[in-house]
Amino acid sequence: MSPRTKEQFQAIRKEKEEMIMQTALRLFASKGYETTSVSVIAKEAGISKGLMYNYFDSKEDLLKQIIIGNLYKFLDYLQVENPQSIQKKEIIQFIDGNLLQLKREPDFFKLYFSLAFQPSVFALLEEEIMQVFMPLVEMFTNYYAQKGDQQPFVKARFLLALFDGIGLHYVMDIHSFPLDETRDLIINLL
Amino acid sequence: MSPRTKEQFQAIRKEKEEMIMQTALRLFASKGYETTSVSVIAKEAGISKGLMYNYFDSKEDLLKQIIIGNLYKFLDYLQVENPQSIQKKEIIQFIDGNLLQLKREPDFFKLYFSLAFQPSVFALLEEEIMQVFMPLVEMFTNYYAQKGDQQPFVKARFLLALFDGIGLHYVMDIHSFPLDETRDLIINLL
Amino acid sequence: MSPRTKEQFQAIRKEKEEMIMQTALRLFASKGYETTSVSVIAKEAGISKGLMYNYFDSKEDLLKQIIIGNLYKFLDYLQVENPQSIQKKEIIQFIDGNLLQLKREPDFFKLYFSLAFQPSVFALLEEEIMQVFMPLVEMFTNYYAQKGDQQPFVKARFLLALFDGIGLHYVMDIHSFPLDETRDLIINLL
Amino acid sequence: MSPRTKEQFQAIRKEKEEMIMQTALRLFASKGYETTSVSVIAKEAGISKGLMYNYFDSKEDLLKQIIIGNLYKFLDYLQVENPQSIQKKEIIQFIDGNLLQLKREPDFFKLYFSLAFQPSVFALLEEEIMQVFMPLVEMFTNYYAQKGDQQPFVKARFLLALFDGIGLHYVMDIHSFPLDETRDLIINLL
DNA sequence: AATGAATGAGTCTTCATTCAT
DNA sequence: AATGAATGAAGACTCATTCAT
Repeated sequence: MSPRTKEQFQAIRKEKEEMIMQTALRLFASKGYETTSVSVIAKEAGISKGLMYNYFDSKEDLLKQIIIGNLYKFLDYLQVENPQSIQKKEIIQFIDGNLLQLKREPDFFKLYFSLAFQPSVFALLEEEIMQVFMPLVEMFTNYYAQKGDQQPFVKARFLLALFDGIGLHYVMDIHSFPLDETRDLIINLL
Repeated sequence: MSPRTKEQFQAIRKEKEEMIMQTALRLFASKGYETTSVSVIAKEAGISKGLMYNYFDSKEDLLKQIIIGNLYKFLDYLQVENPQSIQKKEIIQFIDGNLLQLKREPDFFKLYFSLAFQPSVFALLEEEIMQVFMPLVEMFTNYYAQKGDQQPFVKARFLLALFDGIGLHYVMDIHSFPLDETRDLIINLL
Repeated sequence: MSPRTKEQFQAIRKEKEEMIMQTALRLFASKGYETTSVSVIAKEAGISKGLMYNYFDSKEDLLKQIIIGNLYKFLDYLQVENPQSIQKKEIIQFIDGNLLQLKREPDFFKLYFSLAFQPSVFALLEEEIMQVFMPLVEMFTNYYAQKGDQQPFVKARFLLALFDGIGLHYVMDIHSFPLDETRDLIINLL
Repeated sequence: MSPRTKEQFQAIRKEKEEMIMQTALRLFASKGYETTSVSVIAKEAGISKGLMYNYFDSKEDLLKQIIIGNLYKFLDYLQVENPQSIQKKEIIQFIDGNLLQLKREPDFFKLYFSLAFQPSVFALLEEEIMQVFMPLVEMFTNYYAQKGDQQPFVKARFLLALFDGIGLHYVMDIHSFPLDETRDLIINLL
């Protein structure tokens, strides 16, 4: 057999890295970051503790990679043609996209919330989170401004707070929170 | 000399207990529950580690006492004359009260949110939290029902999710979240 | 009312001392010396921790007082008229006395064994124990010597070991060890 | 370099496990279980505290392993051809074997006795101890029964109590208890 | 004589990380 | 690339003892 090429090695590496991150994500989500040990992650991922440190500098680094790797998915549903003039249907698309995502992968949101709202962890991620959050504030502010709203920034912050509140209540009480019915109430606020 | 009376001992206990809880709340809120050590709490409270255990059975118990002691303040602002027929002004009173509370003790809300997503810890508190949450759902549902709303339960859940979302964004970004201006937007939804 | 006399005070003191010792004895016997805390002893005795130190210098001192106060009961049943020439019936009397004692207060023996055979505790008591044990060895050695036995010392040690073995098995398995039937087997060895 | 093979790892584990158990046994025997700290065990074994927990789940588990690992040696000297008809020479062999064991590893017996009377610890071991003790009672009972003894069970319990008594006195007073001379006195009782 | 708040050294245990192989 | 033995600092918690009252 011919030895594997550099590319093959890199592909394998990438794949294993992904697998470790998936495993860690699941565990962090269900048990919390502080209460999930590196040993357990390694065991669940089917590798040795030592090897984990071949892929990630530290437990903290692993966490950071997970968050950063997933954070921008929030924005994927925001397809804005002209940022200076956002259309209502673009916002609706964004909302529906994220609601869909929320229903598909509640665990990821659970993780996201659980990590973001642990102060010790939040500090690590503040910068990245802001890089996602700020543009959203700006866009919604623009949206309400062009609609002629008197307090577009307030409305924007209000709406984003509402999104998180709904996400929060949904993942905490997945079986009885009326997510679909809630959607129309959000749209009414636009 | 004669020993202190029972009353004297109780006064000492009460005072110190309160002080430890205050200290712990501040630390839990700023550093997180898991990452705040009992040693640090004791040092900040100016007492020995051992004494903490004279007042609280465990670190977990300390947390529980803090949560329980603060949780019912939510309800204190709900002064309902006739539960079967809640008045709008009673709801506004409730909202204003809680916004006040939020501004007064953001630390408690910070702790509350950070805990909500630590599954290991949340389990301890689920019962107490539900005892506060359930009556609120019921009341708001009643309120919207008597207003003739078609989906009173959905509206109630929506409003409570909004409350948490606003609380969340306020405590995470205390200096720039427009809490006061947001208040009117909430009232408009009633 | 006239103030209590010195004698009355001393009587009260003596009584309370005795009560503490009884309480501690019971706890040490059922839970072990190391695993019984001073707090628990005080609580069970109905006094404060501080007061305990008014009566006993330390936990270790309390233990010592208990053991010393009870150790000599073993010898009470040994009524020897002429130590140089012990009679068989005197030995039988001693054995029967101790068997009776064993049946009456198995808890005390349990305690005695449990304390004596914890190495850390044994060291504290070695001297006192030896002061009881040595005379017994001597007497039994004399007894067998005057009976013309070739190895009187060996026989004496053998018999004393047997006593402890029987005591041990009896208190460990109080309901099924055939103590009464065993008595005759001992007598046969004299 | 390639990692060690599974066999190499197992060899390391086996050896170190044994070494820790030996060290702990010695310390437990001389200082008692409760009064021997894990720190001291680790220091004496020349390893870190943490490593101990790589090999044993807890201090309690370490104790259990030691007891279980030694308890069955008692029975090893019982070579019975036909359990229904035990020969005197088989019993003698058993006794001699155990006396040898007693002289070889007095530490284990010391530990065994000291534990037998610590109720908190004894509970952990009761089952295992009974699994060794019960068959012995049965065998000795059978032995005396086939010899035509009127009270074979009493004789059996008497003999086993004697064994423990001798073991006890030997380990407590290792230099002056006449163990070898005692042996013949036991044999006479068969 | 009496109380129990207070201390601090010590206990068992966990865990991220390193390293020889 | 891969292993898991090994470390050591830190964690929660206990408890005999002291002391102001």
